[in-house]
Amino acid sequence: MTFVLDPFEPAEQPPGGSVADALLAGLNPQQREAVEYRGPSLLIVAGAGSGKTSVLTRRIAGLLQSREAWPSQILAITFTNKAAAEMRERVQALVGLEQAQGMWISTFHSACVRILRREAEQFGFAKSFTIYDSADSRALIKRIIKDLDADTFGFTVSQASGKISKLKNELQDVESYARGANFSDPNEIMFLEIFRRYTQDLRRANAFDFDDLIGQTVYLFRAFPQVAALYRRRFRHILVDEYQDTNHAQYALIRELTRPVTQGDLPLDRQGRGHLDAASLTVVGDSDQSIYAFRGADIRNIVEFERDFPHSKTILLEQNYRSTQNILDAANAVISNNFDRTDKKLFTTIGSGEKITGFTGYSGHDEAQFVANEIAVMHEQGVAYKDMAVFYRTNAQTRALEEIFIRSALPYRVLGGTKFYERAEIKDAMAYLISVANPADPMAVRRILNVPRRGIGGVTEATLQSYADRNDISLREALRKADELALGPKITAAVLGLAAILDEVGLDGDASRPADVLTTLLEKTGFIDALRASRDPQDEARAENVEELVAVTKEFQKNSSTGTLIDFLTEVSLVAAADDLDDSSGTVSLMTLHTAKGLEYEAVFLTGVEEDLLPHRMSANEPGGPAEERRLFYVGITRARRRLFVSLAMTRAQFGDVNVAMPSRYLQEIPADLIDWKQSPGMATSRGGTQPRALNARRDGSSWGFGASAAREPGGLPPAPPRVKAEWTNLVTGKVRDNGDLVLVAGDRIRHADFGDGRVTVVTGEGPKSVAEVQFETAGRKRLLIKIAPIEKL
DNA sequence: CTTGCATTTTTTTTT
DNA sequence: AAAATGCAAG
Repeated sequence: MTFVLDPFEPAEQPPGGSVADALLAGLNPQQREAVEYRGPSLLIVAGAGSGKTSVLTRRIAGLLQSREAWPSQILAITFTNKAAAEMRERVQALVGLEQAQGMWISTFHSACVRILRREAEQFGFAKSFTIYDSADSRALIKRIIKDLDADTFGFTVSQASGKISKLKNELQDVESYARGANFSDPNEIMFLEIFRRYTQDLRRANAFDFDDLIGQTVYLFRAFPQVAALYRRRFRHILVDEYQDTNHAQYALIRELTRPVTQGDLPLDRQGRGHLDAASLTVVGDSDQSIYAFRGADIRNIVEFERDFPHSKTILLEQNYRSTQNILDAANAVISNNFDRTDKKLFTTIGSGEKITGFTGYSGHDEAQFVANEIAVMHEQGVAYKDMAVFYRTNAQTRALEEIFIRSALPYRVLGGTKFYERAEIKDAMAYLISVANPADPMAVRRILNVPRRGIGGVTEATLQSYADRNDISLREALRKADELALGPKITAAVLGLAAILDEVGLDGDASRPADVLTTLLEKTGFIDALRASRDPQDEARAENVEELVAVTKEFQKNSSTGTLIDFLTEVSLVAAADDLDDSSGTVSLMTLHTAKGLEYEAVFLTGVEEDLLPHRMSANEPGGPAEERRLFYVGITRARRRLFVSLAMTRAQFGDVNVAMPSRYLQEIPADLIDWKQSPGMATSRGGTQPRALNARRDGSSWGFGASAAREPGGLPPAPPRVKAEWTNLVTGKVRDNGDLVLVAGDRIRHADFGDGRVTVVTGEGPKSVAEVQFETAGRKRLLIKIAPIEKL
């Protein structure tokens, strides 16, 4: 985590040479120019799959090889740790391990933590600050709202935390917000108070939240010009990936780093000069892939780049090296519906490839079954599981997919989703580590107070807290003074015992190493033993999870011999589960559309392409919401190399009951001749014909081959079955199969188009949502939405 | 203070 | 359907 910061290096800048031919091999003219161009600022507009990572890595390699820059003068920013790791690897492959030492290739957040850790004492934070993730800050806000009785004003935690996050992304603090506040509005006064308390509590806890990491770094640079000058001297070449997803704070950070160093700033360089030109800035992005407006990303940053940086150069990369023309045509058609964008058309020389396969399932499970079937077929044909991925809009959609995948024995893994570090028992164990590393943090101490159970409940906690407040000491210190409070003898002993354990383990201070600390803590507190002794059957798994965490700390200690406890905590806070995706695993990947950005697969399934899901219901009111959802769909489409599947369901289970789902408006934006609609069993049979699903799935197996040549003419494909299209058109206009007011009661015999004859056992729900549970003679027990199921009463 | 049961709320996406 | 919250009994 330490690095050498030498402000005098620029004076030794070697004379620039030209970029070696080897680095340019295989690049098209635009890519080549993007690698070779030299100037103050460069915008690379990189369409999906246009080889931007190659360009970026070669550009860095070129700077190093031509000796225009030392490695330590390069700062490359990516959005995920995974992207950073990949970029580092590829640069290393180009210039060698040694030449790549000293570069900063990291996320905004990691880079800022490094800077803040180094400079923390400059502005009143201890070096040992910890980082609150979103769950932590929500917990804090929840506490504050409760404390202030703000919920009676109608404040919810998510409203308040959302608003605070938004303000921080705009570099607003309590003071600046208060200046513009409307003091006649009691709601606003209350919010201001929440914001004030939150800011104050974070500072007292010696903690930053995610947004602070960026915002406080900007503040640091602005308030301490000599600190800013240090980093401006160091970083002479700044490269930012996914620039369309930067928010205002991140933009401001880049601006601060790319200011010229002026005469008055210290330190001077070796010749005693103060002045130094602004660092060169390269940004790469694609406004069509901007999908993070909800967390403050401002698309204007990229749209107005040329205005912001007046002498900048713009290079467009439009040739796509990833997908077939059919997939690109679909993507182009969809995204062209977003007005207010500079037109950009991806093209390829790969050829048209297979058509997109469409599927409408009867239910989410039916859809999942289709996905599983198709994956099995492709796997038989030689496509590796790791080359296939299933995308969805919301994490909740994984449930049906997982159920079917398990039943079908398909190897899969879920990226993102409920992460290891979000599990309660892991958070508890981490809270122990935080309590040792950062004794000022009361949230962590509060969390472990009664884990494992020691009889310290809410009353005791409040007593300790108020004692801490009265004496202006931390909660952690108050624990040590438990004997000065009128607590019961048992409880006093428990509190003092905990304080003693924390104190003892914390003796090593900065030299503490995570595995040693954790094992000692777990042993002394009996944390794992308590889980093992519990009669809750889930606690066994929890104990194993904690063991797993111990293994992670040991691994960390092995890999980084100098790594301290604080380093470990930082890494855990900043590394998301999606970052450790390991492509060698041989499993199908399941992930949200957001997680999918930047990745690519041979075959991609876009599931749940329905109204209220994509676009999501919540986005409907947001200005620019539907356009952003369209970009999300676009991102999903463009992840596919050879095969793309889009699927939806006619009914979708949500909040525990079943709702009718409509096809997404975006489906109509894909030219009809690009999609080969397969029928869902339910739909096919709703017109009378009965086709076993297995037969259906392989019906036109002729068109399944991978790498199938571009020679397959569109006319040679089986015509899209008109029946299906008619059905689909019906769906678009809002009609689904409708049994009218068909009423069923327990005991009725029915015939289902797929499942055959059966007897109704139970009917639940009212009106159009009533559901019949049916025991079929051959197909087993099923739950059917009476209004639209392909059934008739016998 | 803990446990067990009933009631309510939740689901957008993430560094 | 699952998780979080609230409440009463022990």
